[in-house]
Amino acid sequence: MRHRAVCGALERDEVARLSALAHHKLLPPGQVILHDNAEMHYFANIVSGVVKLTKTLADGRQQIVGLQFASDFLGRPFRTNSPYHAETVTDVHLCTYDKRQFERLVKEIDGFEHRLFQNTLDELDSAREWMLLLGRKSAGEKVASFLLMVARRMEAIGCKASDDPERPRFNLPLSRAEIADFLGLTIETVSRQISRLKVDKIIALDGTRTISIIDMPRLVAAMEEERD
Amino acid sequence: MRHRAVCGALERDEVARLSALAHHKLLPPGQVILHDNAEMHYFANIVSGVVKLTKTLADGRQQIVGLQFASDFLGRPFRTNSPYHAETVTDVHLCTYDKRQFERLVKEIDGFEHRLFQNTLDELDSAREWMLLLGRKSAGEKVASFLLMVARRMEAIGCKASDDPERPRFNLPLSRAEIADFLGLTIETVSRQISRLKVDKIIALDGTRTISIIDMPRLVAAMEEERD
DNA sequence: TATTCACCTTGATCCGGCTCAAATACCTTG
DNA sequence: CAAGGTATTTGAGCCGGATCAAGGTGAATA
Repeated sequence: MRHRAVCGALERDEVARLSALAHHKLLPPGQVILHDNAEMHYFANIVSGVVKLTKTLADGRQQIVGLQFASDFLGRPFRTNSPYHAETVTDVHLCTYDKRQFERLVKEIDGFEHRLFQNTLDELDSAREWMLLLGRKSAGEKVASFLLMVARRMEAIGCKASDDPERPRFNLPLSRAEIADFLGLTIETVSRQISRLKVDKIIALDGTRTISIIDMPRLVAAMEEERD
Repeated sequence: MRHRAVCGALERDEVARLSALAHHKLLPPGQVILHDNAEMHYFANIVSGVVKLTKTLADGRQQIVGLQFASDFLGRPFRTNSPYHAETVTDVHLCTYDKRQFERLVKEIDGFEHRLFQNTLDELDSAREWMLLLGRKSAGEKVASFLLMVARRMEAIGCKASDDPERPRFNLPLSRAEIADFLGLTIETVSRQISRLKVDKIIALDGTRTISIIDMPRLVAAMEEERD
């Protein structure tokens, strides 16, 4: 796990220095980690669970602008304020670091800032990938893309509930409302699209949150439907 | 100008070392700077002009995922491939640096990578701002937000065609088709929304590319219309 | 086991933005 | 200045996804 996290680039004794700063936090779902526009006081690594980053318009319309999974880094080095709201989606295990102490360490440990930088470039890439989805994909394509992204991330962190690589099975961490906020859709449209994938036998549902991908090739194709 | 660019954090002699690497390029509109997925061979600072970063689906649907203006930095340090397509929108004056030489300098000059990192955080912030727009704003709100963003950026780099701060006037660098690709709309919808702003006397057009903002408060309000 | 409440699904209808089509404005180039 | 091509505007009609309105489902509590 550590090799995926920001501390992956560190030497053994440097990891120890970082660990000395760490405080562990266990949070239930729906807990606010960072308020929009508020000052940040600590950084964190996600040890387990899912965190959503959201932005909201004055009239309440909301958009999820980032989803963070285990091993992801939370916080903006050398910035004081957060331009978004961060909130736990599931039970979350955080490993937090005092802002100042962490930033001092970043300056002292060679290559640490480099690692954080590369991490931010990855986030930028996925944000841009998501812009293409939000601006140009249909509801069906959005939902297919979302399911596949979650499947991949859950698999990457070893949360799959099945060992058959052909038939991935996992728990959706997000509610329908959260999926809608992520995809720029409404709850009803998300629900209808998921139902359609089920009727088409591309996925199967067990309850409302457990998803099995039955026909991976067709799900991949559904991410980008050719229109006549 | 330099204080806005990535070299803003450098000492005088360091700027000199950087300048020694620089090659200047003048490009006409519509010139490809980076191919999607292709290897990058140089970095660049935009001295003047506008560059668009785009992503395209297999069937041709396109989304602009970034707009870069004068003083912006182009390229992804320590990454070999570009996840997007970069193309000039206007005449562009670039100041380019060989990739390897530049990366060596980044390692040697203290604080240089830090500056690039902060720059990337800014890009990430605006990408997320744009996700909110793409996912949750109406066509009218999108166009108003776009005009205001361009007005601010053109003003920041001193390209305003008017000296009255109450009535900014500038040349739109993008065609209607490009605006549509940026906002996740069609050409026709963009045109209709601009016409509506004109009829409502919020903006005035001179020809098709020159825009005057007549009623700034109402334009700002139009970025986020309260719906009863 | 019954009750409740939050979440999800499904149906009917509506509307904003897309599509298709045509007219008009703008910019070249001769 | 005329001609032609490209970019933009405008109009008419349609459709995908939103909205409004019931139902259904399932986990927690009593």
